Amino acid sequence: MPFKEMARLNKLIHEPARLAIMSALAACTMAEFLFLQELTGLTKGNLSCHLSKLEKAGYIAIDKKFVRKKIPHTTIRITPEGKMAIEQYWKQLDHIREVTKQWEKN
Amino acid sequence: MPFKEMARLNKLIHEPARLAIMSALAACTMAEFLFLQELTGLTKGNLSCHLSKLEKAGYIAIDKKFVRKKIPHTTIRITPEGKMAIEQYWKQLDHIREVTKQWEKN
DNA sequence: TTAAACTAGTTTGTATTATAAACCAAAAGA
DNA sequence: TCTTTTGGTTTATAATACAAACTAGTTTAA
Repeated sequence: MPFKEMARLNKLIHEPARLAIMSALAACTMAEFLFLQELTGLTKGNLSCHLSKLEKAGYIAIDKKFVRKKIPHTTIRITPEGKMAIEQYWKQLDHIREVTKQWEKN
Repeated sequence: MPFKEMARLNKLIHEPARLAIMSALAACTMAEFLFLQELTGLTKGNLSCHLSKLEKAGYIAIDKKFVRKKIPHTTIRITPEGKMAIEQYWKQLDHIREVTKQWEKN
């Protein structure tokens, strides 16, 4: 029965904003804060919060530099664990959908 | 750019527990409360809350009967709007993933 | 026959969370 | 010099998921 599995998807990745962030990073490998904001359409505050959660989970690494020692410049890259996590997420979702289709046929 | 769209998925359906409920109902057309609970593995309270939200949105219809005028017996069925909503959801998700793949190739 | 336990749920409370508003330090512009 | 802009972070709020507690009735057991 696929529905229990569905009800217990990795919520850290499943949440739409973070799914967008992780998908973008899976494609880019790394991106700057403002670029990521543009890609996802999130507000800065919102993006910042979601990034913190993803970092805490070890899915991304955040690198803060200061251009000419002054202007903050934040680069985000996906970690191997993050890459695995999102690949696993899609795989699981596809699997669940496949099983659901089978289940429908009885 | 697919990521904005991803960050704005229909959250009412996207939420894992409700995605499970809607998927099960899409397959069954109708189901009893306890059967749905078994399928999804949710607690009664939790299931009850999610069902209320889905009903409020017009995605499901809840029918409460009393067996021999005594024992409550709740049947839930998916409405045409609900059916459309979940089909639309999967379609949109597939589309987003497809565009993401294209986007990766540049 | 009356208390205990079960059935089929609903309501209430709590803890988490997503989100935006307010904030900050530095730099650039007027 | 004062204001605005840049690149974010922190704080506050509003929504939400979730489970614990409850309800109203029924069956079982003593």
